[in-house]
Amino acid sequence: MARKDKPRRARAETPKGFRDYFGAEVVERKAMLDAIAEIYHRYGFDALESSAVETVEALGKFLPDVDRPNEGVFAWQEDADWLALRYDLTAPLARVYAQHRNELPTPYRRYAMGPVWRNEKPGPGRFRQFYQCDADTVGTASVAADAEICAMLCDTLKKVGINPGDYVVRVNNRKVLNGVLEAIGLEDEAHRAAVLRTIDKFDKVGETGVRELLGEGRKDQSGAFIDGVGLANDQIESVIVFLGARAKAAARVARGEHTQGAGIRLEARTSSAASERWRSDDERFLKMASDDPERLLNFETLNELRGLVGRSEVGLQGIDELEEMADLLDLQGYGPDRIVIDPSVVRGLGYYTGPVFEAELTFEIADEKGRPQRFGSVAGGGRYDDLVTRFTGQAVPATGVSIGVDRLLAALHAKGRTGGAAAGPVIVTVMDRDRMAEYQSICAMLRGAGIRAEVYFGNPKNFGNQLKYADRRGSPAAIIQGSDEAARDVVQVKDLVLGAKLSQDATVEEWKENPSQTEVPVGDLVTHLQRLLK
RNA sequence: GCCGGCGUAGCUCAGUUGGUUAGAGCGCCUGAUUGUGGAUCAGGAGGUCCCCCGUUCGAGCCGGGGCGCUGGUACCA
Repeated sequence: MARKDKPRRARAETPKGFRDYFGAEVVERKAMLDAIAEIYHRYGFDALESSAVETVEALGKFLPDVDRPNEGVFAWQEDADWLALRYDLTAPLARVYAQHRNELPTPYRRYAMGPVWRNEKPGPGRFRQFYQCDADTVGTASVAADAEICAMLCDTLKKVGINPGDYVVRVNNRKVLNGVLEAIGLEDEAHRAAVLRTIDKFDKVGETGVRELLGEGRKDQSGAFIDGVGLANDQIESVIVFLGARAKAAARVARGEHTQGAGIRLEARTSSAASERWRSDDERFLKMASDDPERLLNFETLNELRGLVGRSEVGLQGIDELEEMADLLDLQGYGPDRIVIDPSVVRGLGYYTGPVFEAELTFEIADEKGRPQRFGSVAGGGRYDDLVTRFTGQAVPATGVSIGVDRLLAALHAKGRTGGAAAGPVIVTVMDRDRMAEYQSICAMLRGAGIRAEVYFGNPKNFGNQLKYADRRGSPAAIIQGSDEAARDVVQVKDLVLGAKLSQDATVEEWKENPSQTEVPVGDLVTHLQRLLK
């Protein structure tokens, strides 16, 4: 057969889950990374750039398995070691801190940005390589550090063009979740993990969905059956009530009710430090209740939750921590319009040990087909007190945040807040091939004046193609100099933006008369263009 | 992994009850136009109809298997 004679050509395509970034996209992302870094830096965090490759052992969890060494990560074997591309920036930080802890200050505050890689099935908006921008504080257990990270996240979102009202930072605490699991008497690790995963889906599947998933299971919209956790009915009800705590508090606040005096349940608290602070603040709360009851929402939610974790020591501790965070943030002006205590926040099953949070965009976003799109969280983080311990054997508390830069960019794009057509360079056209040096000189003159410019390097035979090229590049102007103009030491400056506008309602003949073209002495070219480019 | 949808030109797709040389639009190239972007006109390049097996005189179309893509879901440090 003939086809056998034809060698198979190489396929020009990016591997699944990867993508190429062109001109404006690269510039935009860099601008966003710079903006984020500026805020991180201003908050006192130091830059850190660690290697993209780590040993699998340092990344943790994924021990080389003969059968599936690549599960989740891009890994390969080098001599006795398994190496892998980093899958986030937190695990490398733990390694760096453990390795250099004698030279680093404590607490160590660092920010990092760069691509991370995950060897997973890609989906819409999910790639196998993407950018993260992290800030972490290592070496302090203070809840103030967690609160600061949340405040900084708010400031950062504002900096990149997302204002209060366009997002919420939903905050929870793993200790509270553990407290609830304890309260419903769930000991089995696998079951506990499954319940947490289900709680995490509350937003997506709603109350009935969670009920089904905690019980017998449910059919999703594609018809696939998802196994349930198999909890008893009273256990399920407890979880549902837990998840509904915020809504219940909100309803109460809306009715103008509130728990009389925030200190009313002080006796139930376990953390003496928190109790002290709160007792002295009682008056402030009573004032808040009369002035601006909405501000009580987070605290009312916590009061609801307090009853639900019951006798669980760890649960009460988590609520105290949340209350302290909410209070710190509220006092700094980060109120419940942005900071939302939400019991359904879980953040995966990984290394988090205390406060967890994620930033979610609240504005509507439509995809190319106009369907409303779920964007999920654009940033998240929390406290991970055990991550460094793997290396040092000593407890090193740490907390931090990670911003998903690509997702954030995509959201801003879909929202139309970024991604305008990028301006192209001024194109110096080639009329006479043997005067190339002069065209280059004109170009050099423009570049010297800070104007982005280039000489046309395509085939100059057809002059129309040169303008077509300039058009495609989005050039603001084309410079034309034939022998006529050269003899008189002038150039033609063609205003391509104006020309394009005129072409829309002019006839071909009118348009071709070139009202957008002006003759300029070579000596005045820079000034003329500078005025034109404004 | 599980459930569904879809695989025909670079892209978006059409393709009749199975019938000769597989089409359109867009894009690309050449020319009308050796000093001017759009539009128009003329011409051109570009195809293993995802792969294999089967049914048939004959398969892009029917049957079986495989692969790929895609949407949802599961997992996600």
